[in-house]
Amino acid sequence: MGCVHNIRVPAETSTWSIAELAAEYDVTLRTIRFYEDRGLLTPERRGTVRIYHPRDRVRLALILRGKRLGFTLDEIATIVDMYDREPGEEGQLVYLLNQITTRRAELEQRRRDIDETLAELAEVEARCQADLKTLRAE
Amino acid sequence: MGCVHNIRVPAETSTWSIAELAAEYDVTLRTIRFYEDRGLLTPERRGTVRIYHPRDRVRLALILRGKRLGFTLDEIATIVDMYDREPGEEGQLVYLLNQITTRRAELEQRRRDIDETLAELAEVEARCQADLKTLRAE
DNA sequence: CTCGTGATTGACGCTTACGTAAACGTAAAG
DNA sequence: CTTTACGTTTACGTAAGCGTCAATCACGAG
Repeated sequence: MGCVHNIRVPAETSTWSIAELAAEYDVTLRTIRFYEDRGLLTPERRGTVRIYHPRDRVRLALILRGKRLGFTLDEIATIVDMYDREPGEEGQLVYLLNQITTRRAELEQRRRDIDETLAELAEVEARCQADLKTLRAE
Repeated sequence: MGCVHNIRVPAETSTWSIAELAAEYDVTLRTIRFYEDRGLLTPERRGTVRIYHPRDRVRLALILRGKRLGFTLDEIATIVDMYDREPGEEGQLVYLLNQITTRRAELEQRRRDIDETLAELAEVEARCQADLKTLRAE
């Protein structure tokens, strides 16, 4: 540090090291490598070192979102792979459309679950605040 | 079977056996017993046999909804226990209100995740159908 | 050369959420 | 009595999703 000239800028083609990606998305290196093991990420290798491109970054974001939604990594794999597919043949397209229908149904069920839960939490909260008021009035 | 009289109706006070509950919610007996182990269900015991009351039934439904939302059983426990609490003292009420705030934030994040995913699925679907049209036009 | 930093590949461990027998009890039906 | 259905506990097994070493390599700075 302190040596500003001769910094090795990675050709400005926006790539990341595994540590940079880990820091950005707040996951461990282990996690990122695990996702690679499971075929969810396929970073470039420069020698033995992993180089992550924008595509990998996007996929990592998608994976983490999928996790927040409670999907398993296997399910996430099928979802994420839908995003950057080749045009494909008819059978493949039909399969994809079916997958989409399935996933959409799941997600809509989850949204209903969320809305119900939020409504009930609001009720509980109201009761809590009413009880608090009563307590403090005594 | 075939013997219709002398059926032992359970006093009509609406209770269920473990098998009935399992069938209704499409889970295994093992699962229900596991939830009891984790303190999520506390059925009555008639001798050694478990008897489930409406309260248990409601809690099971809440547990399963929590699972669909991707919460762990520990998290589900704190959520479900919020529903049937006693009025409680002030500290308890404040704790509960904080829990509610936390859970609400999580749920709202998940809803955003869902909406984003649904939007992207719609895009993928549109591309798929466009590709299909092209294929079939050739 | 040596050190520090950051990377790599195993490989074993751990928690969660059950599955899956094994071995047994009980009570009604045939 | 025997079978059948339904229940019980105990306990080991398993898949997912990483955590946590350990051993090793590569490289730039001092």
